[in-house]
Amino acid sequence: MTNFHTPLSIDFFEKPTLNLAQSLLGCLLVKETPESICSGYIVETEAYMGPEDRAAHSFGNRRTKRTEIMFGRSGLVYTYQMHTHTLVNVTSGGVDKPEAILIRAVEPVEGIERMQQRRSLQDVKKLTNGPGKLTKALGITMQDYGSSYTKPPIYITSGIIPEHISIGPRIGIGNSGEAKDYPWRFWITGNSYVSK
DNA sequence: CTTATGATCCACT
DNA sequence: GTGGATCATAAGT
Repeated sequence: MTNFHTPLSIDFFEKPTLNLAQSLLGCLLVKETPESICSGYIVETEAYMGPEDRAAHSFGNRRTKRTEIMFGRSGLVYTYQMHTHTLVNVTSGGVDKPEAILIRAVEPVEGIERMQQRRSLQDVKKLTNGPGKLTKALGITMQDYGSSYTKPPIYITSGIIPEHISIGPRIGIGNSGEAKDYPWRFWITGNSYVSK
């Protein structure tokens, strides 16, 4: 809790999306608010590969006010409202490709009591094991849309080195044709905070 | 203005 | 594993 976190520099995010998705595993996602600081290790991610990915918001280069941020540089915060939940992504692919990485789960590290308050739930194992849950626990909102992960109040720092990484098909995109079987989901093998 | 559609969660079987 | 709640976003009338 007394650690001073140094955000990763922008060049960390300037690598191929599928590569970055794996590099993010084990990194510490930090969210600062006026009254507290909450953080967690990223344990599960999913890649959304832009124009060629039917499951992505940017499929077919569909560019709207909402997806606009994906057409910008890498390493930005793309928050999205879904079924009363906020989901958080890291933009990737640079200015040429509208790609993004969804953070699906984190392992609570700092501010756990604050997270329990926000979620009205004691069970730490279930606090952040889903994309909609971790945003509520950490206090990430649409206010963070367009911010950069290289500076407060929301940023990413180096964390732990995963022992082993698993790869598999993504979740919750059943009506996306062929794209639903692509192995673009990554998680830390055996970690109990990964969503089911 | 109206309608369709989810990158989800939770309760229940 | 299945289904309903519930609402912001986008496209159609």
